[in-house]
Amino acid sequence: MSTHLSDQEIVRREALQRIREMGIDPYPAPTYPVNTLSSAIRTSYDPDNNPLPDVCLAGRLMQVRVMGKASFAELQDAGGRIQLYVNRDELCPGDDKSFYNEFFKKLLDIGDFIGVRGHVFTTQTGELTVHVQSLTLLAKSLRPLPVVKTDAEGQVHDAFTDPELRHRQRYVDLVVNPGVRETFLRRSRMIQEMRNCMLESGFLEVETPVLQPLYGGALARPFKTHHNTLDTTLYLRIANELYLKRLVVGGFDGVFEFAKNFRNEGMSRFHNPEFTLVELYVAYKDCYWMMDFVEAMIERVALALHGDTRVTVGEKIIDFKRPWKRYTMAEAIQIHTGTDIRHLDENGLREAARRMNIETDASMGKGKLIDEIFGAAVEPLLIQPTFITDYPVEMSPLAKRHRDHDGLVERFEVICNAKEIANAFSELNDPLDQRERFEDQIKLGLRGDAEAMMLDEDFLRALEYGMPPTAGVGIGIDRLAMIMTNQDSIQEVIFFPQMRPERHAEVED
RNA sequence: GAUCUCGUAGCUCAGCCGGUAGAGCAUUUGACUUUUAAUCAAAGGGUCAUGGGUUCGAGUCCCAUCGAGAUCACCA
Repeated sequence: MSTHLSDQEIVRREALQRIREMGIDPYPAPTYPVNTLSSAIRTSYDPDNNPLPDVCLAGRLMQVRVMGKASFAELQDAGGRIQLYVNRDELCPGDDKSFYNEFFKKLLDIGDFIGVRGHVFTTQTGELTVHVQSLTLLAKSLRPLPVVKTDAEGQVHDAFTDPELRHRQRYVDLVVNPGVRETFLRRSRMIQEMRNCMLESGFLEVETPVLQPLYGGALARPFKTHHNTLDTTLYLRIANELYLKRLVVGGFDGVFEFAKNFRNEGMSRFHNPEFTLVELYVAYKDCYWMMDFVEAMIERVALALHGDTRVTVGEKIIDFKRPWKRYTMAEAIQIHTGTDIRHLDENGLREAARRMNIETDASMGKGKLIDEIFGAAVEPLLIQPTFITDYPVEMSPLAKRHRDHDGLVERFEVICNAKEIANAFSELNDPLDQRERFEDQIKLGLRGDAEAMMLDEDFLRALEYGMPPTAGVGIGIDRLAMIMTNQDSIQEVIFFPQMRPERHAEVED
């Protein structure tokens, strides 16, 4: 394979060779006795009581300022950056100064992994610094990193900003953009907090199939694949709902799964083809119990991440403090449009949508029409976390019929920052009703709704054995992470967002 | 899928009405034993995304393709 090397890459390969010629292994055996992090030095150093005589740390060399026979450098480790002070005659006590003059000054590059041992002191200008006694190359870097500099006023210069490069080479993004690292740490803490919350409530974390012979549990178009040995079509799951409910049938009273789901639909700053959803099912509870649980869990997440229930998102402040506002879907539509949809039939709804300049088509049934009106006229206005309840039965084929209102189901969504972040039901456990709902979906499919559900005989068989009354919820992790990390694009909260494959230069041989 | 914008050095960006390819940082060489966007002196570095076209002449104008971003559609 022929690759074009830039002059800087050629220089680094030559340096690698010269390092080997000096008898230094550029990729030595991996243990290095690290005993601290730069962040720990920063918090624990006290020049009077705790001089930190022997620190050993490792990381990437990110900047070198050679001052003749002494040099300053910056080392970046998992705790941040710390300055190094390197003195020629201390690094090379004998007559041979080549380790400093040749190796340190000429053959080390920005991005190289090094380990240093020394003591901590403060320079004349007040900078916390490791006075290096010994220095070890741990891994040579052959490609130049973007050099991002921050000046005394905190202004960042030459930031690495191209979204295509940042997302394709997330490893570089993480090295040079500290805020990116912080975003993903925060996402991880968010998931951890939710997991702890559910585990502490006694629920069981489980895993269910990604490859499914029938896709179900959501309204979406799937990815299709093929199993060679079985010679059969399989689908990547669009949801894990039907499998988690099978586990409730089997006697687990509370189960949850952080699940990667796959939906073969458009990509945008709110949509990645694979995304993470946590689903939780709890037996002997209903969706009203689940409202309280979700409210408490997300308030807890906000407090854990920000120390406050208020979270800044763009220009807005979103407050997760309980209790959140609760409206039925019809109430929310009436409040924001002035139209009472409660007694409208399909034609009346179509007419109402037309008056609001909302496009409709012939495949839309009554439920879909209400959903369209809500999505276009109400959802964009809901910034603070808000529960919307009492959805039409037509658009909720897995939810239990409302105990008090015909034509509605026991369901809620949480809308926050104009997007759905959670969706929950009192789960439908009447197997005969469930069969009819699937059959209605098939009719919708025949009308042209590409997202209508398939009939899952095995799931119906499970329900026929009996499922206890159960509350279930799905919470969009990526969407919630966007809010909790103040990011306006889903690609900023997914390490490796889906992108078109890179086209490499033609390879000849 | 539609529309608009963008693609120039390792990174960030200039490049006017079409006339020899530019800067800062990075790199290389030299100076400097407490600097910090280190500084000073010098040098090297480009298939201007790709392919066509118009033109005496294209980074610049036109067309197509590839990639990215934004808005819209679909969805979570």
